[in-house]
Amino acid sequence: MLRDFQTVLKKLHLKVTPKRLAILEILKNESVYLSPEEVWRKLRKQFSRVGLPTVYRNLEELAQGDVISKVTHPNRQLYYYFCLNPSHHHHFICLSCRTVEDIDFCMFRELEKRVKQELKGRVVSHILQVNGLCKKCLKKDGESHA
Amino acid sequence: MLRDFQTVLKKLHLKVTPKRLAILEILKNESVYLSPEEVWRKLRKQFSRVGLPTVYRNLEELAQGDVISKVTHPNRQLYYYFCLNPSHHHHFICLSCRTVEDIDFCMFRELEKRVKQELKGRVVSHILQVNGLCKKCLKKDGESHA
DNA sequence: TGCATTAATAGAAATGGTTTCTATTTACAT
DNA sequence: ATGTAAATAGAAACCATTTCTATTAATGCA
Ligand SMILES: [Zn+2]
Ligand SMILES: [Zn+2]
Ligand SMILES: [Zn+2]
Ligand SMILES: [Zn+2]
Repeated sequence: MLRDFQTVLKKLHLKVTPKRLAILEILKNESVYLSPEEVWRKLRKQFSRVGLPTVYRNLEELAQGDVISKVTHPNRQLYYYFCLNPSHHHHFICLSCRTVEDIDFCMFRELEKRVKQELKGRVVSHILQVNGLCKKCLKKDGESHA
Repeated sequence: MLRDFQTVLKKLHLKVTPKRLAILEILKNESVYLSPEEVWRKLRKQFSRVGLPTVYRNLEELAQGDVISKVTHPNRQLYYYFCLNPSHHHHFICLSCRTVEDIDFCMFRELEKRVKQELKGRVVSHILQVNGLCKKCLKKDGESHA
């Protein structure tokens, strides 16, 4: 697995630094999306000296390289998530517990085709994200009202 | 048209103030999305005293009330757009000239159904937006390279 | 293995879009 | 007209994110 990350980083022409690998490990071991500061707090448990700007920079680089994915949160702050699913897909994110679940169903290909045909524009990127409350949080909420 | 905005505001239990109406007029007369500060600059042409926080507050209230729509921009800053299309739809936004075009084709209903069935979660909101370069900007770009 | 090159980093500082706060004014129901 | 609750101006604060610079570390090659 370490080898895998190294390969990925090299493909992106990013140097394989201990902190870069640690950031990836932190995200990989989380089932929820994290803010840069949260990643930083976890990182500080392993490194005595580590700057918050380093975390911001690394997260952005890794997101640019499609190694991790960025969450589009209603509060407009930055959150990142490591997703094992290598194919194009989108996410259902829980606004309460931050769980991320894959939406393998992507109807974007058809949409993109129509945008190109009907609007004659060039598609640079698209955002499709479903925000809500996950199964577990719904259950929790139900109990508290019981 | 003035009457229309008044009705809309009253339904939302928002008082009909001159500045609120002016903000709506400004957005309605624009074919591109605007930042709060840009709305403010235009507003200052009509009112000698007007605060930027007023603009922020009004835009947010109007967006909450579905009178205007918020743009999810890659730079994570706030932009708003007044859309005449009353039915549920999404937008193609030009990252260059800020033009907004409707995508009447919404395949969200099916997606939502699947999210509910397969993930057993509650959908609170969804974001679907296509970012790119519009027909006009593509043409402009092509000419500059010619 | 040593060296040159270039990227990565720490830490401090700045940034600036956005929000908060409070006194004052305004809309509007009665 | 009058009372009340909402809306506002202006100043100030906020704080997540970015910039800056000197230092350190990774990497490719001799
Ligand atoms: Zn949840
Ligand atoms: Zn995923
Ligand atoms: Zn354009
Ligand atoms: Zn529209």
